[in-house]
Amino acid sequence: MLNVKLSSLPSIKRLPSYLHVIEAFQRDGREYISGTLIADELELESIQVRKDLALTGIVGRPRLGFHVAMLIEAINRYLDWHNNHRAIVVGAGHLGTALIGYSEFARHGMQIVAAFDANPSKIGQTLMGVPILSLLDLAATVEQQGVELAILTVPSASAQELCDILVGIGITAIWNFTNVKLKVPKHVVVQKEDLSSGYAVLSVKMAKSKTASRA
Amino acid sequence: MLNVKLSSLPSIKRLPSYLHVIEAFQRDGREYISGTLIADELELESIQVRKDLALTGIVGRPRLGFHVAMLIEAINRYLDWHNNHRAIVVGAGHLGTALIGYSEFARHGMQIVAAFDANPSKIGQTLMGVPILSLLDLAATVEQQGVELAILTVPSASAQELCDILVGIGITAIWNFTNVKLKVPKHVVVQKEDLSSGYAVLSVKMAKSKTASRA
DNA sequence: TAGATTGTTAATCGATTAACAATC
DNA sequence: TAGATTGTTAATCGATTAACAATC
Repeated sequence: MLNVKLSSLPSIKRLPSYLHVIEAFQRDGREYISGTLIADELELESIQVRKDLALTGIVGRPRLGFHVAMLIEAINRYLDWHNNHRAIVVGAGHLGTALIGYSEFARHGMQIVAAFDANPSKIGQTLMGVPILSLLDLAATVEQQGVELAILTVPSASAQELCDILVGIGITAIWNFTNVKLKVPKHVVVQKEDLSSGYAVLSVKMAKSKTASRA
Repeated sequence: MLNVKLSSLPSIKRLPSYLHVIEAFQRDGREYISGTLIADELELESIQVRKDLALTGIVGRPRLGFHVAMLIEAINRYLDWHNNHRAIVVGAGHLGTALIGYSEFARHGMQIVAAFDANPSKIGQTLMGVPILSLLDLAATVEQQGVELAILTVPSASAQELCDILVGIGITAIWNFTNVKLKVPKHVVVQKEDLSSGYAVLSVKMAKSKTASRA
């Protein structure tokens, strides 16, 4: 995985939730929003919100806050969500199908051009307009459509094998939804989405909350 | 959301990936595994792995490493993954269905007893043996089956409304897969699984990798 | 024994939070 | 104007990393 230093991973992770709040404000027709307000909405500290927003280069106005439209623009630009990324889904199971259906991603530059599956009975069908193709068409699709991102939603057992194929045909970014630590060359970006991590945190929180309420 | 101090969230999040590596070792019939080895496998620093494992109370043996079976046991105990948690899935769409199918969770104490959906045509069907019920059956199911956890995979627009219902019928833990910040009483644990965060990080990484390779 | 690995204590690093002047 | 909010600089906190003695 490429090892470029990212300025503050935690901050980047919080920006989408800010965007969500700000967009709700925009729908309400508000022109300005303050960091304090965003913080209250998300149960964060206002200083944290201000620091995070400063990353995007936005400049606010004392007393008023930030111009809503400009702030949305600044966050999207910082996250590179205003540019289009062509993507494929590899593994057209339920998770892959769910991701294809997320308008959230589509609205922020992720354009899924095709899904791929090993199951012959799925091939030829479409999921919300996205065709399911055979793995034999992988290389041609990636080349012809200029695909840069592969979303990997296959069973763990086939994850590394498919990863190798993807890297071999020129994919440079993989969103990995399997629990396998993928081995890739240095120039390939891998983002692992780890649901087990979330379950671990949830489980520990639940256990602590039980002992706390017993006390 | 209940605010119990958790010792080192980042460490807790890493433990499942360690478990994954260690279990692969166990399948290979190995009796001991060193922190160094786990670290190499996951491209982490061995000192970090050792520190994280120390949380679980496991004691290793110099030169040999950690006893595989004991280590698995220690991690599962620390994460409270050896205890059973009855759960329901609220929103039987593709994401909910995908989660029901994750044997990973089932193997670690999460027992999904039912799914719920507002769509009448889905009600009465089963997903991998899990029945899809009407929301009218929510309260009775939670009470009769001793459900503690609700996995929320509904459209964002209905998230808060369903959350309120869930809290009202005694649910004390919610795994929130929507992008809505849920408002809950203090005694309720909420774990938000934020795919947009992941997409933000991925997008920024991809952008940086492009500028880096141009340089 | 020699050498790899653990576990502990200390040092470093980075993120969060606090304080406050500047602004409108 | 008074007061809320920004943006900057400094302080604190917590997590990661380093160093190294103890161990088998």
